[in-house]
Amino acid sequence: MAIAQEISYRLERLILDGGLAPEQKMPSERQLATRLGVSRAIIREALHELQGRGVIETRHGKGSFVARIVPGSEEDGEDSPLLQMFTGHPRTLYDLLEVREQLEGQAAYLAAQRATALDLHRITKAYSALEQTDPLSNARPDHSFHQAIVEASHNPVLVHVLNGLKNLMLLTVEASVANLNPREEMRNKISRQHKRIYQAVMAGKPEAAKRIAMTHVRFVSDAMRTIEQQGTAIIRVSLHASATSEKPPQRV
Amino acid sequence: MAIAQEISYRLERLILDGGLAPEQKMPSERQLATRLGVSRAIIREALHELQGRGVIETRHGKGSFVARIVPGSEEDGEDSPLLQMFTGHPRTLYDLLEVREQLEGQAAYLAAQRATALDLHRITKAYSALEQTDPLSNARPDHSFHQAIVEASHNPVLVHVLNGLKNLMLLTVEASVANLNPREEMRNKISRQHKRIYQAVMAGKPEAAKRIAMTHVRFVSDAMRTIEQQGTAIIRVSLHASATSEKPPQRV
DNA sequence: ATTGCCAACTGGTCAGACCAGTTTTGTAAA
DNA sequence: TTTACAAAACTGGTCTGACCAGTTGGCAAT
Repeated sequence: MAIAQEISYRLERLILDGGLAPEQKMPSERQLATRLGVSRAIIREALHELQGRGVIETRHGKGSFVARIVPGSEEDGEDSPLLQMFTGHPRTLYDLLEVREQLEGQAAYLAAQRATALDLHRITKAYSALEQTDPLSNARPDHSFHQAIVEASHNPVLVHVLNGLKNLMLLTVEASVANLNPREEMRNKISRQHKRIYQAVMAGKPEAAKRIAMTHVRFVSDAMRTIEQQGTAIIRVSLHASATSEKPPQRV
Repeated sequence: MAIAQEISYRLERLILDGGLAPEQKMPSERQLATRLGVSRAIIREALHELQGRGVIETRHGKGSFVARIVPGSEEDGEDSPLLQMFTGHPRTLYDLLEVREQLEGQAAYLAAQRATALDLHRITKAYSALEQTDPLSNARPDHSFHQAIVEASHNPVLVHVLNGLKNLMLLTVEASVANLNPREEMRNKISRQHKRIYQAVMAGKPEAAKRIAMTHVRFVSDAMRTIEQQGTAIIRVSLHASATSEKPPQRV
């Protein structure tokens, strides 16, 4: 195979496998040329190939950067039907949590197994940010923490899927934060779960990480359900008041 | 804009506007450089960009040619970056299977729990269609069967997510069917797994359905891996021959 | 007419130079 | 000491001309 293709392939693989994360700056062309033992022209041809595929973006005088995956998906554009469904049918919240339970469990498992030093650093950063934020308005940090773990899974499909659900997830996180965190017992429990997830991932314990992450999501889901049934929901961030959310068909 | 981008843009427009037809040979790099008044290096960078986008193909000693599959068709749209990644990096296959294992497990669980009479009827129909189809070309029925179960989960988020991965899934199913089904033991095992999933869902046994579904996907994944390592893959439906697919970062 | 080789294409790679933005930094001025 | 600004030291962008490596076609020797 042509060297240029070989290089572009290797670089892409490097990105996929997590050597380089989205938004991250790539080595300069001259560095790459030296390190990979080829001419700069080749490096440039390889980079243009990746550019054509939307894998990287290049800025004159600054460098090349890994593009955030799934560039086209443009915000709410994609899941807007789901978003609508969500605001119309509170049940969608639990539907999402059902899915999240699986995916986040898997993400935590893989992260504990595959996280690089850089990943661990990012996760740590996200975690401490989460801890230091006002518990009543830390939806964003909360989401960032989970996202950092997902990215550390080094599974592009997983990243893609959860990214597609991002807006929806943010809504549910907001809902749970707004409703759960004001209650001290809830807040403490959730905080402890975050801590244990963090520790398991850092310690490289896949099974534990998965179990705890799933328990966490399940706990949030159950807690929300309980609150809703009690009619004591505090804030409904797009979570309709409609007390009795419909249930899916249930056969006995 | 950079000249290279400019050139690649102009060339692509030329192709799209019909100046160059599919299969047609493009002018040589040296000709383009002269005619467009830029250096050959620039031409090469522009061509690599088009190559990355799949607009042209280049053959050493022969020239560059307009790719057949090009324009307008807009095709499957959403997951095409992932699709590209998949065709280029076999590892993505396993990434997808990792995700599928979780999602299909959950789908089977919910289906067993929530399926209505109509759902059961649909699943039964899909299942018998799968059984009666030639095992060597039943990728479509196979996928339909799984999809019927997903829809019976009555979880719109789950349906949405798996629908977004539809094209990718079809590819993996094709790959597994093509590679696994010709082997009798494999074929029988898979067939038995399908049967047990079917029975568990019909019998309304969520835990069993989930367990079997997950086992099923895991089995396919492991079998594919084995075959790949043995280098005995038969058909590679976009599955690169490259024997040893790279592994994600692994710590320990 | 057939064979075989060479010349003239094609793309692939390299080296080194210089231009053009961006960031860092060190020094001179306040 | 602090601030301002210009030079240096990055970064990517372009050019040149050379040489290597497949492909093809024609011409010469058989």
